[in-house]
Amino acid sequence: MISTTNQFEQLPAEKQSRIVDASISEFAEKDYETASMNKVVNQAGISKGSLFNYFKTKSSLYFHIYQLAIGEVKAYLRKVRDETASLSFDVRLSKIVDSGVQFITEHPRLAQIYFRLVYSGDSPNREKIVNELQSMSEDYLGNIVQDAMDRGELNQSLDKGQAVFFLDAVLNRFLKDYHEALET
Amino acid sequence: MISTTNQFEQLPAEKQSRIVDASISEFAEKDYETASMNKVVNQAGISKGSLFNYFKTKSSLYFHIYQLAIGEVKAYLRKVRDETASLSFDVRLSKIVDSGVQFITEHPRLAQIYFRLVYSGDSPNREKIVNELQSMSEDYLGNIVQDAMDRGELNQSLDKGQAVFFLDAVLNRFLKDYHEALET
DNA sequence: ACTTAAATTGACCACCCGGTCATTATTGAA
DNA sequence: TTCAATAATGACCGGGTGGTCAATTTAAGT
Repeated sequence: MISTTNQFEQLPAEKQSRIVDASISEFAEKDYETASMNKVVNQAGISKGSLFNYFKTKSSLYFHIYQLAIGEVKAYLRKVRDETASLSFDVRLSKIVDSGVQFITEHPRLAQIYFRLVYSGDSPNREKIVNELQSMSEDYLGNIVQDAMDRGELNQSLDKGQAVFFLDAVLNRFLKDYHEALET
Repeated sequence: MISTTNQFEQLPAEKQSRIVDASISEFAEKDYETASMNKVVNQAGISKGSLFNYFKTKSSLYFHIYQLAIGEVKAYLRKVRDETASLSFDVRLSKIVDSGVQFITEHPRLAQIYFRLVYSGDSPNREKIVNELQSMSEDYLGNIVQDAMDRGELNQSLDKGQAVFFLDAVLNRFLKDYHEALET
């Protein structure tokens, strides 16, 4: 039996969270290429060798942090979708916006990493990740729109794809502007 | 009399354009921090010392290129605005989209620099530049919408600011998606 | 042809990067 | 207490960065 357990996950929780926190700060502040493993180890208070034992490469550390950020975003989205399932389309939309604002306010660094990934250029596997996020977002908004059409709140002849595109564009732009205003 | 003429602008046109071309390629391919002055000089076929004579710093070279890109974008926008001044709101909008598509197709590297600047993080003076671009865009779309309201094509009670925000969000998203699809 | 001024060059600087690995410190079992 | 296994360390590596400047090439004036 070969144990696939990650060295990093065996670490005391406090040490883990110091490393995660330092990594989040660094990847939020600089984009992937510019982010520095040296700064991460200094801020986390561990040695460089240790960090490279826990994560073989910079990109694998980034992957870990990215998964964490996306997981958190997904949790917020799932929550608001389920909690508003019985409400009207308009109210659902506004609750989704509220939830986005709340996420950005509570996790500005994760939001930064998310926006950097989506809108900027150089993270590893960016294309794959962005496609995944895009189809996730289309699914999500598509379901909300479909629900409203099924309930007769939206015209049956509505072009769903187009509606989702518009919603997605406006929503993302609004949240991005909000996030940028926060950082100033 | 002190001459304020730039050394760079005194250069033979062919040499200038080699440098500009190499710089555009580099700043399109990598973001500001990651772009390399060494690569620029190699691709342009000049020495490092020369480039730093023409532009004292990396950021001043970037500023020159950025101005060039923005100038080109503005020219396209002005042209389509003036040429469609007498047409209906719908047609104007679609011509603006066409013009955007055309610009991206004809100048993909400049478009890349533009999107990188607007959506990504680390160019010098980014905040100032982005604010400037934003208010320029608001002005531009604001005028188009106002024209349509004056002519009675759009409801007088329309919230102009909101309309412009929506238009801007959808337009930019569409063009960004188009540009990204082109690069693949 | 000679001299002087201006333009061009590339070796060099200090600094930073991601990643490695021999050495040291820590742990736990006997 | 001893010893083996494991974890942590940081000096070190090759390579890249923006920027500088003494030395050289080129151009111009007489």
